[in-house]
Amino acid sequence: MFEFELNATDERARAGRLRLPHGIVETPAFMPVGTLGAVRGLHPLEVERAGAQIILGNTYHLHLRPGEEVVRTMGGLHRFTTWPRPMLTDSGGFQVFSLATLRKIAEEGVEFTSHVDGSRRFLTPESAMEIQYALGADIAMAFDHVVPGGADRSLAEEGMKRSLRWLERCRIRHQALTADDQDRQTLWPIIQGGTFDDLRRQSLEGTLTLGDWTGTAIGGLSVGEPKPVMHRILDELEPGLPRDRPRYLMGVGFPEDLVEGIARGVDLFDCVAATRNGRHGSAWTMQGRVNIRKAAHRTADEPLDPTCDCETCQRFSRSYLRHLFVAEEILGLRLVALHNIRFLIRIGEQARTAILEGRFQNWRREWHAAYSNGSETTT
RNA sequence: GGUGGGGUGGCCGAGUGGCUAAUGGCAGCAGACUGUAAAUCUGCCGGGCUUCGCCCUACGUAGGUUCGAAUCCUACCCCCACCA
Repeated sequence: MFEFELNATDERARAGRLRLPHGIVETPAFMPVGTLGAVRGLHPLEVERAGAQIILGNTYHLHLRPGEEVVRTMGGLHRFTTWPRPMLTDSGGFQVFSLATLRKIAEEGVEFTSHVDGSRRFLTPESAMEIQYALGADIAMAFDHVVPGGADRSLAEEGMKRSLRWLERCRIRHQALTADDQDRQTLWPIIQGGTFDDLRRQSLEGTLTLGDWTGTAIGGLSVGEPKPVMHRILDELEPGLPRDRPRYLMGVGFPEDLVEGIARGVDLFDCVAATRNGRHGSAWTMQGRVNIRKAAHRTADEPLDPTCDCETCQRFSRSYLRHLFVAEEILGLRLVALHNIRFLIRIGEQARTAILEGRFQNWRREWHAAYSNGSETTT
């Protein structure tokens, strides 16, 4: 279980196959985010038909609602949500960053003020493992200390070192939890270190010293730092990352980020932008970002993206989608989110095919030439 | 014909002497969103310009009172309700 087979490489880009308790994940792959046990607004069947092989859930949020005991009682996240394929739960480490105004960090763990009811919640490396084990995803993530992209060296170092210390505690607790059934869930570490190359290297070395992980995650990127910095750090880390294990770039990203991440040896991605931007009416297309609420689409009969094979583009006109948004009909949000998810998943599929056929670099060039990452210019 | 109510920026709708180019909402325009406190948030939204400011034109029409009027007065036009 948890084996990763490297099928082909093209320079640093890789095509692989990851075996998990609930199925196989062919990489590179985008993983839609379903924080609360649902990819916002979408039916599991829609997510599956969009080509998703694995989705995320969130430890902190599911701990607050409905509580891991409910999920465990209902047979675990897979049975509870009816999502039959692999799942990964994030540890709550990102909430250390995103809920900055509601938390207090100490060496023992992090105290959160619940945004749901104001109650105090304490998350530690150990409890994060216990919760994730109860949730029952295929992959559990280490509880880490994420710092902002603009963090100075001392803060970045503090977060990185604490993440390493916490990783050791995560490993011990997770090992104990899975002692009886090692095929049930695996634990992945997260590299931190902010925007500092040497801290990143230190984090990687420290992480690899602590265990023989079945996968490695890179965290703390796309949190406010400039894009070239993210590329530089990926370039810096790639040679040191275990070649025969999947690499997961957490929280990334936008279409161009996937293409560039794949080119730098990343196998897995997740990001809320697809669903969030979709709900906000912003669609990625090869022609540029489309804001579907614009009056320009009032009677536009074409799909969001004529080159897209998603269920939204196969069936609905921009005119209808715009109408749904303006009329605040929920279907609109769902359809654009679905399109965006498919847009990212398709990048993974196309990159994989290109890598397997040894023409990834060409595909990458052509993709960039064809893709406009600004707003669509109305003709 | 009578009585009462009302005519405000693309639409709806506040405002009843100066703090009003005029609250709000909608529509419109522009932007943000990257391991989800987000079906959210931000800016613009009479016209023009040298746009952290200045100049025009504005609250049905015309006149009047006043230092000053969308706000008070007069006449007229139009809309709505009820009564003849």
